Amino acid sequence: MIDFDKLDKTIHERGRLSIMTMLASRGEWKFQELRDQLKMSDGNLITHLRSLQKAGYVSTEKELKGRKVTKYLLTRSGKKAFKGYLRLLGQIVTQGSS
Amino acid sequence: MIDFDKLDKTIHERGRLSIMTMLASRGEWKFQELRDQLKMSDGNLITHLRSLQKAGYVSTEKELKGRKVTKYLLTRSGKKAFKGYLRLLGQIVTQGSS
DNA sequence: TTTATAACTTTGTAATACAAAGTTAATTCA
DNA sequence: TGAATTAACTTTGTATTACAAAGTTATAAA
Repeated sequence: MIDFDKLDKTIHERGRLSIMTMLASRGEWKFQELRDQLKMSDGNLITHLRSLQKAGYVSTEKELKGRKVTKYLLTRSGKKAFKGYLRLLGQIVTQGSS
Repeated sequence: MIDFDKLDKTIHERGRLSIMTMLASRGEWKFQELRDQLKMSDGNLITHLRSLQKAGYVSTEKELKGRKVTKYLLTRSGKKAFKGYLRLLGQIVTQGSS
């Protein structure tokens, strides 16, 4: 029996899941890139990024030169949490395909 | 790029995902069994079941003899929707593990 | 005929997703 | 130098919804 209590709600929400998937697939993404790729409003995107940061899953880097640009990336803990989340998804997929 | 818009919100919510996974793994479940296994309150469980029914994913069977017992099962459309949902989860898992 | 049980319904609350509009600080252009 | 533009926010408001708790109904056992 899969333990659904362990399904990380912070990651599971659709918007944040899409963000996490992008960040996991490539080192860093600019705010702008995430917004355009995921077609989210500024407000919605920043809110999701904030809750991921609050959970310790995401950190930022600011460029010191040129226009104001913020890049987002997974923390070590974010990578770990996502890995665990994917493990659970894997279980669901496996069970569902048997 | 995974199309997160296609992620079925009716199924994706944790409580309903756990219900769908159970129904997919075995033909039918009594209300009581679902409630006990998933440790949900009556109200919460019935609400989720209702929205799955409303989406056409779940149907019921009542026993005609003995105590009032309701069994829940996936409809054809529910099986199909869940299969599609799992396909998307599979994509996420695959992309995340590469 | 009382008690217990299963499956609900109702009600209320707290959380939260999301959009829209406004703000700030820096940067480029006239 | 000053105006316009841009990126990344913040704020505000709305609508949805997850969930628990308590109440209801119908049947069955005692």
